[in-house]
Amino acid sequence: MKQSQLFTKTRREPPSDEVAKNAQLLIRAGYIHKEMAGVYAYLPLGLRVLNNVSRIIREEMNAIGGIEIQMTALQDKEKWVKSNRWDDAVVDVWFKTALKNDAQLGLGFTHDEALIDILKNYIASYKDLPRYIYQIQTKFRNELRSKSGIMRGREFLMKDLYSFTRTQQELDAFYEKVQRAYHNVFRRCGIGDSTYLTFSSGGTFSQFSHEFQTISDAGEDVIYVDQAKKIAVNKDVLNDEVLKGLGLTRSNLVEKKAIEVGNIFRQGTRFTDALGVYYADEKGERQSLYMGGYGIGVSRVVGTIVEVLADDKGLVWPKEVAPFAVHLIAIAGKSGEKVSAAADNLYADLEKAGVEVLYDDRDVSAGGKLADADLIGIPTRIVISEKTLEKDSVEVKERASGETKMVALSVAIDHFA
RNA sequence: CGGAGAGUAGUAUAAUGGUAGUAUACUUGCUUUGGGAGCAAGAAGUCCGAGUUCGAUUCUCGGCUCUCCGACCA
Repeated sequence: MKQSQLFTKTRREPPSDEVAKNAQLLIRAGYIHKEMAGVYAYLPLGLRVLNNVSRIIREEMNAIGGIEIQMTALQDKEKWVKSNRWDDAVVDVWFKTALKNDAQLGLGFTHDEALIDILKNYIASYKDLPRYIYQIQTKFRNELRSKSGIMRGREFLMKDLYSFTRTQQELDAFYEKVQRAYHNVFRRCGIGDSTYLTFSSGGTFSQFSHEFQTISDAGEDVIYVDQAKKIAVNKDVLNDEVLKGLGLTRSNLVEKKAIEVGNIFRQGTRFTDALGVYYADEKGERQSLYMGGYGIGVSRVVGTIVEVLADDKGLVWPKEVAPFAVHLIAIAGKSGEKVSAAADNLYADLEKAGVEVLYDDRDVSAGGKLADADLIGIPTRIVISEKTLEKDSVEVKERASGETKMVALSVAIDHFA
């Protein structure tokens, strides 16, 4: 894509109404637009990143047997009354609205009840189990105070997976599988090294649930990390009994601030029983259905990647989530036409070879282009200029490491394709 | 929800009870091209409502919005 056709622009100054590093950089680099507090639009570059994170999640969910659907944002009050989650005193993050006939509706903050209601029609027998169903969808939460840029929004993209199994044992086995899949997701998103499986409160469902917490000062949670064992305990549940149960000792734990990028928990039969969904076993007897819920905040992952990897020059994207693989920059100089002709050719060849390339074809000074490239954070930068053409080469620089090398024009395509 | 602060061109800021300034971005022209280039010209602004006043962007009140601290985060 030609950069002159991106309608967004970079900015030199961070906006005055953002403090969070993720929002400041994403706005300065033209990835997102703040619509209102906690509500952000994704512009061309931002959408490509968001879609890449979604794609990684899809691949990992499909690999463990997940089946994708898409539910609705509008939610029928009745189902939530049945599970006792309609009342504002119970769930205070609802956005509520109504039909013209005054029937009450909510905007989904999660979709457990909605999915169970769908499944009433499709799960009747042990032959219909197990089922692992997920979606990637916008969630709405009426936070009293949204903060931290795109990391705690009122409208945000989330992947929610739900498992339905016959027994607690089957639930436990799938729960383990999801843990491994989640580790894959975060590794591929470039935050694997700083993301820890974290023991957390199970609420009303079970003794523990697990969170995936990424170490960052931008985080709102406090966790205690055992770095050797690669696990952590949320401050909320830290006590001697818990530590003993997990085989951890206090002296090995380090206190860290962290961002909750995912969580997994076993709901058991609470919601399925409440909404009256059962299955018939081999003897035809009615049995309770075991449920698990597994979330990843997709947009929050994007924010977390920024918080963890960005440097003082701007964004730094790992290869799998970057909006483009290559940023091609032409620096015109005195022999401007010759340089831009060579750059045009290289751009066309890269596109033909299937390389995702952003071509800075703008009439902007060299310094401006280079600074913008750093800010936008595409993993590999190719500069083509009078200087490089003298050697029939291009300069290739890795954004993350700063490593630079010259690559001959004649082999440049093979190098990147 | 409790507390605190702030709303001025697209963005970031200054000033003012009486013609609102600067930078940047934008438009045009010329020059320039390896780390946010230069000159010239141009276009562009006081959140909304009420009150006080001859006159309000400025003062007062209300609203809306934004930010921060706390609480909240099923």
